[in-house]
Amino acid sequence: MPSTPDISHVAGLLSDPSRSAMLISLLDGRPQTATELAQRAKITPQTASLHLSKLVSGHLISKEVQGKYHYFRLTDPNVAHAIESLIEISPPSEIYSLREADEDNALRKARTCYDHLAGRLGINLAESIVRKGYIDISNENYRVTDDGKKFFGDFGIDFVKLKRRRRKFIHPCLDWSERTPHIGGALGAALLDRITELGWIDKKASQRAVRVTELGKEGFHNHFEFSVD
Amino acid sequence: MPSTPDISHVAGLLSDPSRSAMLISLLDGRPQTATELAQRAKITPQTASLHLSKLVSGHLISKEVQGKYHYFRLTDPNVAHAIESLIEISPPSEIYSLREADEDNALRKARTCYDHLAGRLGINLAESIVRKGYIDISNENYRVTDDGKKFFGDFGIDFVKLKRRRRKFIHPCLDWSERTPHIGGALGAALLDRITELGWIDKKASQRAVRVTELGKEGFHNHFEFSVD
DNA sequence: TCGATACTTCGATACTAACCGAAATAAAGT
DNA sequence: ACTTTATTTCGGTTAGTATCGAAGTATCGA
Repeated sequence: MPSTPDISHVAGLLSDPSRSAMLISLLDGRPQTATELAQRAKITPQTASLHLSKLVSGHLISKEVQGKYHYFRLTDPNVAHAIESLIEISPPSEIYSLREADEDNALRKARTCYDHLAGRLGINLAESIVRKGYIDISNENYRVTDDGKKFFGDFGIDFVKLKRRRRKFIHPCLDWSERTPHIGGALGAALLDRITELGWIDKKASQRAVRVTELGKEGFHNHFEFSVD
Repeated sequence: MPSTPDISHVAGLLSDPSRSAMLISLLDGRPQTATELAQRAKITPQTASLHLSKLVSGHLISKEVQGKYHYFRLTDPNVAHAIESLIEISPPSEIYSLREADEDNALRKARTCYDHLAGRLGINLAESIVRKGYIDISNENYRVTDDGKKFFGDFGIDFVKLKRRRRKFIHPCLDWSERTPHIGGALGAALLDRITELGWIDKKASQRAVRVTELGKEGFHNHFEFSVD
């Protein structure tokens, strides 16, 4: 008999409405807490906890504990890919037409990394910051170095205010399209804010795409030592 | 409020070991009868009938009755794609016997991914086509170049007929054994058809694995400039 | 130190679904 | 017409699991 891989276990993890709702919520790449996901799935925290532990054992998601908050994310882009391929063969919901389903997909993608930089620019930025030693990625919890604190401070980012936010300070956010981590979390959001404030980028109206200004090209080159193509 | 797609029903259809075994058996694109599938899944015909009817209602497979035989097949390549993507995130199956190890090796070397080539052969083919500049992968929508149009035309692929189909022309399909994309979509299917027609490959016993013939070795070397292992 | 919040574990309930035996239906061969 | 083979339907048993209330652990803020 031929060696048949067993997809039934993984499929079983996806076959519960509560679990699939949580997984689809995680599709945007943003790590989310247990209660956040429980609300999405409209279930109690106890039930969510059970489901999330099952998903972790099945290696579909991974957990990172940050104080009393437990952040969950999809383990890798392959999981996102599998979920998206299941969405494709699932019948579109009754109320909406196929065209509207496409629009929903676009919306979901637009929500991706909605408050920090992704794409080529985000990755260049992340690489530059790591290369210059402002962030230490040697262990799993990324940490801002002393050099980094000085640099970001000079750049106009207020650390004290940032730390006070509940949100996880830095997290590597997987960009499904580029399959490379860039910088999300509070630091990512703060960087985006500051870069916008400096007029380095232009947000195109209601679009995910951003345009780097002439000022920005100069800025990225001078402060982060990479050139924008 | 964004409409959340519901993948749990489809995933539920894939979450039963018997059903997933039958679906994986159908991955090669060959229509199979109910009893044939029952044997694959090691269940009684009654139980298989129940499962198959559920899969039909869920639009994962379609049935065609020919006399007393009921032939089942996957409804479309998207279903095959979803199954492959689940194989990708499933833990590799334990190899029990030597025979199963051989089978596994054969699948990794060369197999069909529903209607196009996958495994190392599929990837070699894809790499060759990209290297020789026949398709342009610089932006997200892969495109056949002018050089490519000429090449594929000379190779015996009718573009006009292909384009008329509604199906996506080139689909980068992720390979579970190599974790690298190969060429799916209408072009991938046409390539497999033509390569089969030319007698470059032989379908093996398990139906999903393929063997490259001597003619094929020569052909891949002359037309695509890679050698088959 | 104390209370509030986030999360997990335990226990009990209720629901779903896979399974096979038995029997019905349908088509093929003789 | 009769037998064999392919498939489906029905009925009853069994096993697995999603769910929540209650209680326990861990962390944060005051």
